[in-house]
Amino acid sequence: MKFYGQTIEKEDFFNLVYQICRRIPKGSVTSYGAIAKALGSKTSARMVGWAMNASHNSHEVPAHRVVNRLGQLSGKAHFFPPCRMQELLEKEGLSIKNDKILDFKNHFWDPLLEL
DNA sequence: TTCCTGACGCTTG
DNA sequence: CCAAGCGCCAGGA
Repeated sequence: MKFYGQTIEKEDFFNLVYQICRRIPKGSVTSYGAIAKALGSKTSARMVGWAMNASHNSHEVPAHRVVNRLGQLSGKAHFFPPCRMQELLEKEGLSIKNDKILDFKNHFWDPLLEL
């Protein structure tokens, strides 16, 4: 596949995403877009979601700490059971209401700050 | 090949 | 953070 102007294996792309996910501090969250931006901002946030899809098998990634730009648990349906995502986040000290993280901006972690 | 579908996000109104 | 529209890019039918 092509990424940022050059051809790479898609597994390499996945690994870049997973690498960032594993850096998310416990109790913090980030967004698909923020990760995409950290990867060079040339790729759309959809690709990050795509990578998360593949992460649920054979990869240890805290996917529950990745939400959309509004702090909504847009990917909860892909957990088993679906309520699992919310439970994991609440266990890390976050508050969720209507599939949305309360005080999202205050718990947001930007991957770019770690570069 | 074309058309549709997303764990998305920015800009406008 | 109301909603419609557009851009994004890989996969599947």
